[in-house]
Order: sequence, then C-alpha cells, then structure tokens
Amino acid sequence: MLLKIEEAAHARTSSPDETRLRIMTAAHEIFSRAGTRGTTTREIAEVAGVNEATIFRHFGSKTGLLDAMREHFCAVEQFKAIINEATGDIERDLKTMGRLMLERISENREMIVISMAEEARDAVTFDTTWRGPNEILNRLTEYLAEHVSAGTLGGNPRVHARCFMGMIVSYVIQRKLWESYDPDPAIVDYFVTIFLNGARSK
Amino acid sequence: MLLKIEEAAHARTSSPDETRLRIMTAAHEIFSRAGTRGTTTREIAEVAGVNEATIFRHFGSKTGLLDAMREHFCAVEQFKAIINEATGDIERDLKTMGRLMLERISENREMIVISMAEEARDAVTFDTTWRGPNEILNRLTEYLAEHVSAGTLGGNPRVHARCFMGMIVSYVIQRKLWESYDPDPAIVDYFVTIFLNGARSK
DNA sequence: TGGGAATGCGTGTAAGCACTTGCATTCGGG
DNA sequence: CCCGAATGCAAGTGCTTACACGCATTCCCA
Repeated sequence: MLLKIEEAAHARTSSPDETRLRIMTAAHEIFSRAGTRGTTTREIAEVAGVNEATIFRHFGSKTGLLDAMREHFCAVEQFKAIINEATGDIERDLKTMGRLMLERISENREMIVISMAEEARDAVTFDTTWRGPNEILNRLTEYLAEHVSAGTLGGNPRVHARCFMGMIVSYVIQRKLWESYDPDPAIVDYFVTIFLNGARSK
Repeated sequence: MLLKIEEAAHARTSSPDETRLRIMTAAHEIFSRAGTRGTTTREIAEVAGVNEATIFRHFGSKTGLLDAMREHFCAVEQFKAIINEATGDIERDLKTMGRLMLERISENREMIVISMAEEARDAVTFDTTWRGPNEILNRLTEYLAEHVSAGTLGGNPRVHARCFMGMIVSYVIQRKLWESYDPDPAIVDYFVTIFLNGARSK
C-alpha cells in the first residue's frame, strides 16, 4: 500500500474511567432530552463515541447505566452546601439561597421533570432524583423555623419553605412558558420580596 | 352441542361513539401512568375492553389516538370559566380562583407532567397541554393588572401572576413531596395570604 | 328481512431494541 | 518486548410493538 491511513486508535485513547464518564455524560444528555424509554443504547454509544458493547461491558445493563448516572449527577452534597451560607439578614439570606437553588434546580431540571413523569413506574429513580431538592427543603425549613421563633416571621415554617421553593421550582419547570428560556437570577429578588412583604401595596 | 355458551356479543353493545370514548378514556388513564412511550396499544385495548384492531380502525395510528385524546381532555373552555368569577374583593377572588385552579391543574397533572418530560420531542403535545393553564395565566394577569392600576397592588402583574400560579402548580406537581397526596384546598388560603401580605410579621 | 356498518379474532409482518458473543486490534506496564 | 486489559467490530438472538389483513359475527335500519 502506498497510503497508510491513520485511523483513530481502536483500543485506547483514554482510560477506562474516562470512557465510563463519557458514557454517563452522553446518557445524561440524551436521557434528558428523550426520557428513559426514548433513549436507546445505540444512540448513547454514538454520542459517547464508543461502541455499544462497551456500554454493557461497563454497566451490565441499561438500567445499571441509569443508576450509575443518577448516582453521579444528583450529588446530594451539591445541595447541602447551599444552606450554610446564612448570615441572619433574612432578606439577604433568602436571596443568595434562592439564587443557588435556582442554579442547582436548573442544572437538574431535565432529570427532575423526567423523574416526575416516570414516578409511577420507577420509584427508585424518583427517590434519588428528589433527594437533593428535599434536602434543601429541610434545611430551608429549619432556617425559617429559627426566624419564626425569633419573631421575624409568622406562620408555619414548613409551608413557608414549600411556598418559597415552589416559586423557584415552578419557574424552572415551566421555563418555556416564561418569556425567557435561560433562568434569570434577578427573578429571585422578586420572589423574595413577594414572599416577605406580599404584593399588596402598603 | 349440548351446551350453548352465551358469549359477550361480538359486534355491538354500544355505539361507535361510545367505543371511541372508551378507547380515549382508557388511553388517557394508561398514558397518564406510563407516558407516551410506555403505553402500548394492546394495553389500551385491554383496558378499553376492545379489540386492538378497533383502535386503528378508529384513529388510524397511535399518534392519531393521542391527538384525539388530547383534543378531548384538554378542553380550554374548562379553564376560561375560572376567571369570570371575580367580585373585586381581591382576597376573596384569589381564594376562589386559586381553588378552581388547584382543581383543574390536579385533574390534568399527569398530562402536564408528561408533556413537560416530552416537550423536546413533541412540540404539539406541549402546546395543547399548556394552552389551558396559559389561558388562566393570561386572565389572571389581566385581573391583577386592574388591581395594580387601581393601586391595590404594586409591581408587575405578569410576574405576580406567575408567582401565584407557580405556588399552586408546584404544589400539585410535587405532590409526592408534600405530606398529603390529595390536593388540599385549604392550602390555597395560605398561598393567598403569603402572596398578598408576605410572611414577615408586622 | 336482508344488507351494510361496526367489531371481534387470529395471524402475520417488519421494525426497533436490549443484550450477547467471538474475534481482531491496540496500548500501557512489567 | 510481550502479556493482558480495554475496546472496536460485526453478526446475531430473542423479545416487544405498531400496524395490516381477512374472515366471522352481530346488530341496526331501511
């Protein structure tokens, strides 16, 4: 042969761990777009730039892949850090916490939405997906409870927390119905104002 | 034969229209549980008490069935009636409107959730599903805009509407994370109070 | 009373999908 | 320099699923 074609190396251009990660990342992307059932292993393999068989060699089954993926992307620790930022100034605190919540929830939006849609079929998915947001909610409840004790706030801290977080969640979830697609951190200030002072003019 | 077995009549125990409706109702139920992809025509046929072929004779394809189903169940008119209840007393109005919204959104929860999960794949589903809630939102915005003009409220009526409706939507959507499964109308009063007066104690 | 519309029933088909298997290839580490 | 782990590759298996077709059956209506 005159021409030696230098093809992409067959076996190793990266470590097994990197391959693993590439697969999970691709799965996360497609899974986010198409849901569990809409995602095929072939498509994942293509996007990951990996042979389909490799997926099964790494994760055993599609379910195994999804489990590993959730474990990897729904890191609860992500969420826990959020509440440790408290200063005592409730307005300021809620604004920073709200912004962080907005970020984290936006990142996980697709998986959250899909876990809701599939909750009936797959209880485990549901639990892992919501563990993070649930953690936030508990911390937020504790935080608000302190302010209720201190007299800064009235009412039920648990329901308060739901209300506040509900605004943010539904903002992210229904993003297509809002004018803008990308989450706008400024909206959080608005939410905080409403939450603390209400819409009624004084 | 000694024994004549009286089987269920093969052809007609009801009108074609009733058959159509039975199919759509069954589809709605299963679709709500399992999503588009998770729903099989065979299962629909079983639940509807109808032969699988009948589905295709009526609707042509699975997609055709789903379209017809959405058209049937996402009646926008349902939603439009809601806002016509206004009296002028904003607190009272929001409470009645909120309760109605809670009902309607709860009824359509499964389809809403699924349309969110599948939005990327199926834009038409998305539009039809959200047409109703969107309608509510517009009416609510108009209503709040009047109160802003009148000076009862401050701020941006559109964002106000989002906030208020957001609380209700996220309450329904995340029902599994709340203590109670069944939508509790009393929660609406709480939402209204927060929305109007805020959580801060005076 | 007879014909046509609606449906049941079973069988069939083609495609898609998760998952397997056997073999060839490449690369890094001892 | 060579062995073994990691991967590519191709073909294949078995299952599910949407959808088609032909024929038998039943009912309503003219």
